[in-house]
Amino acid sequence: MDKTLSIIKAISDKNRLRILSALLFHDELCACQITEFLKVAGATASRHLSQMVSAGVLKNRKQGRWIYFRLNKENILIEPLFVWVEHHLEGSTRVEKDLKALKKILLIPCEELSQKQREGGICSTS
Amino acid sequence: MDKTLSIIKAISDKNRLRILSALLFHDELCACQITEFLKVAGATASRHLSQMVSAGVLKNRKQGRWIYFRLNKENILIEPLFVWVEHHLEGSTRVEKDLKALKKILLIPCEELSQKQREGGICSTS
DNA sequence: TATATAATTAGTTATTTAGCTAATTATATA
DNA sequence: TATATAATTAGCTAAATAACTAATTATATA
Repeated sequence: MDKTLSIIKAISDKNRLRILSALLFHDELCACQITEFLKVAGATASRHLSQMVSAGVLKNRKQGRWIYFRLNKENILIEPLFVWVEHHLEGSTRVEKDLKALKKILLIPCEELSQKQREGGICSTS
Repeated sequence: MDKTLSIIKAISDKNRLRILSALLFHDELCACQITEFLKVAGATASRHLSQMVSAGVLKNRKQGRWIYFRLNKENILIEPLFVWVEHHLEGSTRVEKDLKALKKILLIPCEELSQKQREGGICSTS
């Protein structure tokens, strides 16, 4: 039951659910991109991401200086949960808003994004 | 997203997940029976139950002095989540333990159970 | 109608969790 | 090899949550 609980807890927070929903539409996102669209401190995003990875909800891979995260769809015990969330979030204005923001963020190279975050603290694209 | 979140939060606590798993195996359980197998104060069980009802995870009905709870399987947006939880909890020793305890509890009439709870505070059947 | 009582709600306390900044770690490149 | 830097971890604070007891509500029956 503890494992089941850790998976549920990994998606029972608003920001973590936003991460999951973003990754339903974008195969892979870098930590700095996730930090940017959540509009939280990098450390905060990192903690959410690591909780989701520990629970087996996300996988990550390192490429150069950046770490990319994606849904752990290979885990067939978890995958149906993604399907449920996707169906259940259908039409959510919050998701639409996030996707729109992400669209803009993805146009910015990670180098630039990270620099902006370093300099300006939490930054907004709106 | 708030609605989705409230459903996930309704099952993201150990005791609430135990309630859900018990109701996967028992069509209906009375508040006093749930209080008994969780081994918490009646008020605590009641709060968990009302949160689950608010989220649409459970339904309840009143019969005499007792209130019975069951999974809200008619909600086809939520039902697949029950299926996922059931699969994912397969083989859980916690669930087996709970079901064993419930078996004993269900032999006791609610009148007797409630009386015991009134008198002895939190009571154990082990 | 009055009493007993199952369940809920109110009010409080302790624990957990999410957020921040600062310090650390690990990696790419000058 | 030294420096820069993306991400994580540590340490802290504020907010949210779960637990308890006590008070209240609503219903069945004497």
